[in-house]
Amino acid sequence: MRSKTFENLAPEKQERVLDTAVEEFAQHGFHQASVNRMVKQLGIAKGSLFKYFGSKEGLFQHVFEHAVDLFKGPLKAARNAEGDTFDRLRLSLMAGLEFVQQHPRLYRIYLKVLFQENVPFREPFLQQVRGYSAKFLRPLLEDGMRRGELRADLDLDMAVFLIDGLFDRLLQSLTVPEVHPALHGLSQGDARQRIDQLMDFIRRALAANNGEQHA
Amino acid sequence: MRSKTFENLAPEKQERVLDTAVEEFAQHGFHQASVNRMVKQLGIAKGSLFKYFGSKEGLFQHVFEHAVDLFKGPLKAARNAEGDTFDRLRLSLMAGLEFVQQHPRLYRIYLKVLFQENVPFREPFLQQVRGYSAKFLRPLLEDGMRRGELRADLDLDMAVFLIDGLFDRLLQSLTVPEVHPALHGLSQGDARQRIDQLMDFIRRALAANNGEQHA
DNA sequence: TTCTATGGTGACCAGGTGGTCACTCTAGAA
DNA sequence: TTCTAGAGTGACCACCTGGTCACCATAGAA
Repeated sequence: MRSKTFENLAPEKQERVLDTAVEEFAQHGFHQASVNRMVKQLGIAKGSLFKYFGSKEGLFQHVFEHAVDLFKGPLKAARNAEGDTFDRLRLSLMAGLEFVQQHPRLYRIYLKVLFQENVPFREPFLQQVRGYSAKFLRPLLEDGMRRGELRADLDLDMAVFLIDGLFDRLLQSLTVPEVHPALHGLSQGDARQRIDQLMDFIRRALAANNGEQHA
Repeated sequence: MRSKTFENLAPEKQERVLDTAVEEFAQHGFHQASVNRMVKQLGIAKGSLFKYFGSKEGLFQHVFEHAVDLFKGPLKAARNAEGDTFDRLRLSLMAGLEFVQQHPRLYRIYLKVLFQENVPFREPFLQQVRGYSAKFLRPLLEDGMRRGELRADLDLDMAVFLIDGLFDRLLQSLTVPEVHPALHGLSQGDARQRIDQLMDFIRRALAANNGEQHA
């Protein structure tokens, strides 16, 4: 529980606390993160942090709510975009790219939570983040089928799996060097080129007319 | 360092120790795994375990070497397979599926290591496992291009990324419920159907003739 | 019957953990 | 000039961690 005390703090102090917590959780995950280390880094007493958030879990929850808030923004912009299905898919991937580039630490926290059991708030946290494919990707693809831009025999579950998986994997590769070393640390321009190549794959796999309308 | 003492033990005891360690590391990852818990589960004294492996790291290394050994087997079988490029890709995915179904805990350890920094032996461990795409996938695709089964304008890096990513993601979905809930806990038959659908996607995206030779 | 080599033991250690709480300090109200 | 509300403090707590080591048990050699 975030107490009133924390909200009364000067905004810049709130930010400093949040920033330090994000850094610590991104580096070490929930269990290995150390409250002592954070407090030392911040130069405040341990008691203060516990007055603010009640517990380590409370602090983590605050970080998590902050992350979900930041994540909602780019998503809305992509949802209302114009263009055909593939243009809109591309835009949503670009939105993901931008989020990961601006908040790499939050994305790293997400990945750690995903593959680590016993993390508090894991289920609700993942459910909210994954609302992405449920509330956004799927309707977009359904719409694409209605418009005849996608193959009529497409299995929707698998199409969602394909796109969601490839998008996530691309962002992972850009964030975690070991996932796919060749794709790590690309420049802005190179990253865009990779996105174009990826969209070309997806078009060939899903489009109604073998994806050759762009020749 | 695994000491001579451990190798002198009765094989069934060695197996029991290994099995317990695999379970603990799969559930909790390296840092959260507890030597005390393992020792309690095994019903032996803590000192014994340290006589065998010297340290928690030593025990982890033993588990890791065991995992790499098991992983090498199915890979060799897939490498020498007959058929066209897509048949061989399919076989290698089937090999991966079989490995994950027989050793889900080892795959969970791999995923935890991949997304957790500060784990001992992380780099050499991942390097060995990822030799998969370097030494197997890439030559297979190069061969496919020489044979003219793949589009001539294909970017090899991206093709490797695509296949590696989709294969890994499918196995992840089958292992970790939260990755893609719709694909978790499938029966043997359903899993094969998903593999066929996935291969269809890949064929459409990569094949020289728009992947329609199977009509 | 000694001696020795080897597996097995668990109380003990230093150090880190999340969490507590009686206390101080200070700005502003009365 | 008092009084008070609330931010800030850090020594302290119980607990858990990986790791140690003096000691014990026993099988087989001498």
